[in-house]
Amino acid sequence: MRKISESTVRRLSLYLRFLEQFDAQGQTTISSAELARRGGTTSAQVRKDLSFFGFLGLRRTYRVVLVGAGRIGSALVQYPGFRQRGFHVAAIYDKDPKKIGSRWNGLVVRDIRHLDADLAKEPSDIAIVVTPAESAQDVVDRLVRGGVKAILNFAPVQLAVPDDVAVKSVNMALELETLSFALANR
Amino acid sequence: MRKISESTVRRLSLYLRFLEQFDAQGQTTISSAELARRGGTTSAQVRKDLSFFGFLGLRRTYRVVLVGAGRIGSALVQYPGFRQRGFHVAAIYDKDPKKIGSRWNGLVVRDIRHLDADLAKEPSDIAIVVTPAESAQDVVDRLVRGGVKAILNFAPVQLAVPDDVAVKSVNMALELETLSFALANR
DNA sequence: TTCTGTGAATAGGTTCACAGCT
DNA sequence: AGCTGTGAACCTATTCACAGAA
Repeated sequence: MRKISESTVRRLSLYLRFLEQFDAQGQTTISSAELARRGGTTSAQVRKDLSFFGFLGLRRTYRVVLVGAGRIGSALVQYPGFRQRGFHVAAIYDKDPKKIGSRWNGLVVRDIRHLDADLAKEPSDIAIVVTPAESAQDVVDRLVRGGVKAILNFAPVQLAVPDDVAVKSVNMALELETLSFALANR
Repeated sequence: MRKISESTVRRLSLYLRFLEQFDAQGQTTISSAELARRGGTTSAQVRKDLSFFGFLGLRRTYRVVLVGAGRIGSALVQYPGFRQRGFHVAAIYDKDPKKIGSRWNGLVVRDIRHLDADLAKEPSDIAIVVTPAESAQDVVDRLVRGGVKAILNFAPVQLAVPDDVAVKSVNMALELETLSFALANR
């Protein structure tokens, strides 16, 4: 299949959201120029992006497991955007005995020791890793062995995974640093 | 000055962190190949990146104001990475009377109504916006009027700002969607 | 006429490859 | 020898511009 760049996929996701909004308002057509305005890009870009559009693989629901019941994890679980976009947090794991067994948004936090067995029983496509840096690689190794194919990583480390596993790292401090660079050089 | 791409800035920030780690271990030299290994890139890329290096404008501290005392905001304030990298959260604002006055990591949540006056008294370079989508643009307009030059935005909207203000939007659902695309197309 | 789809041109980022330094 | 710095080549993404459709 035709290769689509990540930036294109991002924008397509955005367009899709806008289309849903317009649709909800009963609007049945929309110009590339209007989509461009909403998405902060150009109409040529929108048309080009759309020309790549084969299948986005969106519109299904994904089981997501969350490892690390800390603050960021908490924010993520409660974030309504996930649900709306078809991401269903199916389980939460932690290794802290104080957290294990507590209830989070209807889910009971499970002992990380059960991770491998749980994945064997109920596979997940996607995992979100919100552990401290030290434990992230170990957790990721286990997730990969358990069949997880896509990982959203919040731990500030470079993760090693096989080629057929997709990893996306989010690092708040890095985001701020690129911003502060913009600040210093204007 | 020479233009540096955002991806280069990101990587430079990463290298800097690695250098600090090596330095802390008493190591005084490091090869581009080793930096590349740690950063998940190539030695040629490292050397090229470093060749752009004039001044990153890092190594100073920035005052950061946070608007929106919700879950993500909470996670961010507590995140030690910020402090370590020189980002000092100086004030938190919210408009919910239930949150105003509560103490967060040593800071009292202030009424958003004070934002303009506070910025006039104590300017900030950077703001983090963690409000609901509806109020984000309004908040951003006020921040811009107050002199903020860089905004890290977590609200899922496209923000309009003048050219001399840098905005970086982080959208968790979008991250997951790009991941799920990788999942669907392999 | 306005809007779309798309090849061609341009700009930008990454990799190569090699001369020079330690 | 091994490592660095950098121009040149390459590859990818964005923008242009225009023919054709609505």
